[in-house]
Amino acid sequence: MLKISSLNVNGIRAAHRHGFTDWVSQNKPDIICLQELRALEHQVPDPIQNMDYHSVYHTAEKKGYSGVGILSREKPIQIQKGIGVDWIDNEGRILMSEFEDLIVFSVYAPSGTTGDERQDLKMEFLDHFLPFAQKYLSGNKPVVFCGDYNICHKPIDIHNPKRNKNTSGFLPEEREWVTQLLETGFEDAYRRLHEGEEDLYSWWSYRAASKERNKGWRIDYHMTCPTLLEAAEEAVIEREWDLSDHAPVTISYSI
Amino acid sequence: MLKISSLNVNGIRAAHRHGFTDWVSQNKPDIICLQELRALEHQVPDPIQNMDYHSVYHTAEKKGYSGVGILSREKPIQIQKGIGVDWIDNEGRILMSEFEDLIVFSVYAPSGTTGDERQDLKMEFLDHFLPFAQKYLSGNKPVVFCGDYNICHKPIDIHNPKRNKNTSGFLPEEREWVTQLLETGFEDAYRRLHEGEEDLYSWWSYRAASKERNKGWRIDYHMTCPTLLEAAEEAVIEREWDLSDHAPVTISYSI
DNA sequence: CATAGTACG
DNA sequence: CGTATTATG
Repeated sequence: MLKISSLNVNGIRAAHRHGFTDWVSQNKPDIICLQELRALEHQVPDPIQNMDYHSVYHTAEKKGYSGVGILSREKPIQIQKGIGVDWIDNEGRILMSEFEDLIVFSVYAPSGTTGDERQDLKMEFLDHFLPFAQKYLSGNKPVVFCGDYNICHKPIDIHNPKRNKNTSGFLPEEREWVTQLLETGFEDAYRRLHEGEEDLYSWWSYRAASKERNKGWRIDYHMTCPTLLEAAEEAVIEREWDLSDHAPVTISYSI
Repeated sequence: MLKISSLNVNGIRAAHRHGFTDWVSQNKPDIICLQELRALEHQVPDPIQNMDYHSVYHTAEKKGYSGVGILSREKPIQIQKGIGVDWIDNEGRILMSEFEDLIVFSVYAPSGTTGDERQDLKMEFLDHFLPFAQKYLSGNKPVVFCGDYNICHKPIDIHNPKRNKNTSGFLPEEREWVTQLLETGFEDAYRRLHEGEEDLYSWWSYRAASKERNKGWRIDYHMTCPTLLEAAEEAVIEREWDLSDHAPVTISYSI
């Protein structure tokens, strides 16, 4: 059994203050994909660095901004930072760890909520990401792209689909992109294990007590190859932990 | 009996969180001279604005920076913001409230701790301040210049005079300036009521638990005319309140 | 609302 | 150490 968690920490230092190491020691995931570290590698709190995990980070050039990481009990046999597109790689958004019989990515798609310019870059990111990810589907190792895609796919994935139909994160072209990703062969593993179930979200605004009222969005995914979907046995969103504005999305795979 | 308090609040909003209105209602000063408001007038918390005091503020152009105020039970018959020197007035450092038989100033001298440039401006401020204040000594109303002068006068006023003899706030030329102010006729009323008493400070660094170890500086003064010194009956530094890194300096005058 | 950054003290 | 700012989400 291999347990993989994905979590946008909204600042690894803040998540540490909120009990990140407690969560790790109580849940013992084999692999943890982190997004939005908002720290340089040397700023990651020591107690996290001293956990019994191998850690790989791909941080942004800009201090306190973006950045992804992968923690794993096993040491990766290979890692890859970025995808060869300068502005994306400078923002620390895509990181791979390859293991003996599994490839894991931590992905942090840009937010488009701050304006048109960033929304355009978000779409550009998605356009780069799709063919990049596709290549790994035809490889001979199971692959999963875990992360914060900053997109809700379907109305069921957002608490107020009507009000948000023109909001970045639920725009038709963004939702269509997720559909394309699935049509190329990826699987939204969490949804596939919870078909039709409502009120399942992975992010809640800090404002207006959104989390306690469960007014959230499901924007964090395990996008798996078909093989891994078959191996997926249990998928949970760990809403009971308040480590950041996101909840960990954890799936156990029988490999 | 007229009770006048002087307090550097290090942010009126922060002081409010730390119990400013409790302090006011328990002590009921007639006049409160405030320094380092670090807020525009409309940002002063409502509970402070709604106290039974008249308030006058002279804020800095730069947001979140400097600024002085005077709260008084009586309504001032006249007020004066600044002293006619642009850079000083833009920084919100000197404010007057005139009453029937008293003139009160709230003064916030620049800090010189951030470097030579600001230290030079501090000395320039002091050079402007001295003749400005002097004029009021020859007037026919009692006058007091309350505030944070950012200078310790004598070794007795600082916990470690030797180590700080080259530190801004205890430099020979700054201490000499205070001596001159006193020689022109002003009185350091708090000291005059506590001659020779040691370990009396009004400011403690937030660092290194300075306050609980009483490693402080006395840099907040009531600089009074001789008439007011004679009227001064009780002078206290209210160290038991933790409203900011300074303690209120409160003197009761029998006028 | 919250986490970063930086300026200032 | 602590209170502000501003950028970002």
